[in-house]
Amino acid sequence: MTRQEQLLQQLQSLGYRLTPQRLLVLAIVAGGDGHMGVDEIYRQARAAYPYLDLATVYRTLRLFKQVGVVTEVDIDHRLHYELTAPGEKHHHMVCRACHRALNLSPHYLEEFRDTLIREFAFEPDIEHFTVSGHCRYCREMAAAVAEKAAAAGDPANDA
Amino acid sequence: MTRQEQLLQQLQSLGYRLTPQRLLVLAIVAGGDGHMGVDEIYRQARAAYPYLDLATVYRTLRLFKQVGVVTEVDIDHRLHYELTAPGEKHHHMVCRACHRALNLSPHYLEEFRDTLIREFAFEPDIEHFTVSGHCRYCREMAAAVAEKAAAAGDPANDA
DNA sequence: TATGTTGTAGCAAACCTTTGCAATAACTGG
DNA sequence: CCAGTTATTGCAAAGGTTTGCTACAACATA
Repeated sequence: MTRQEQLLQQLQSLGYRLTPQRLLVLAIVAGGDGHMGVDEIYRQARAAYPYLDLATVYRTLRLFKQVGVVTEVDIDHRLHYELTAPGEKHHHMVCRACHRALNLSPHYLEEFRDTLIREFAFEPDIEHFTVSGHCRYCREMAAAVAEKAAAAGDPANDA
Repeated sequence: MTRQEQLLQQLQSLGYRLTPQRLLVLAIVAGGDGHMGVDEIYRQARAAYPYLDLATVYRTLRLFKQVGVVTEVDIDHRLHYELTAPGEKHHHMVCRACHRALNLSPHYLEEFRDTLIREFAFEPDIEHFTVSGHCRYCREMAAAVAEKAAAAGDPANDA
């Protein structure tokens, strides 16, 4: 039994129905390399099944996320999804400049989490976590550009 | 010179123009107690100046954020803003259940930030930072509810 | 104060995402 | 294998937010 079949059975055993649309979306996300934007998933899905509606894609992905099949990643205010890799859980560092997403081991967050619980009785949602920032490759470029295009000297770029 | 006047002059010295709309939005955000939703800001602004457009409010707040006058807080996928309190910088812990926002001292993030820079040369954006989670008051309720309404036993709540 | 320059407001339409609804299809039991 | 139940789809519309465009208004200069 493949991993996909496992996941599908998991869905079914939770009372959800197995529909062609769900199979399709799962296959696409599973086939992708890393996180995929909703639009890309939708485009690929439509190629195989043109009647598919965008709303169904969103709902399907939300369902998959809810049952843990996929992980949601917010990249630049857009939703992206990737297959949840069991035993290889990780968080993301998303570069604000190039939008590349780097993986981050949970280890780095555990201490932070423990502190929040201990000090504030606040239980942070860090089953998955995304930090935005500047990656190694974009930092020096950003530094160079910063001098000329400092927000201060380049006002009112409305669009 | 009041704090508001200071901020306005700061805007002006950066090359931005002082418009009634901007004065109005600033006054409202400054007058509010803590973070305010865009809709609330808009409602109050319209009361004083009915021609004001929502897009202008969004653009104004984005500008204020860009120059550091206000801080943006994402609460349940909606944008909220509060006056940036210089010298009292803080992050937010937003409760996923009651949507209350608790302040978090920057101190708790510095170590995390240093680690990311040291280990990955990744510079996280933590000038302002929001963690979602469950606050002290909602945790026990959530725990009680969890048994009956576990996602697994309550499938397909579409809406 | 008059005049030119250009940043900004308002409007409408677009964007991404979610939701209400009625028709349909997946599962269940017989 | 058929009928009943109800989760799920597609569609259309709404939600919050952003954006293109043009007329306008804020600032500067004389």
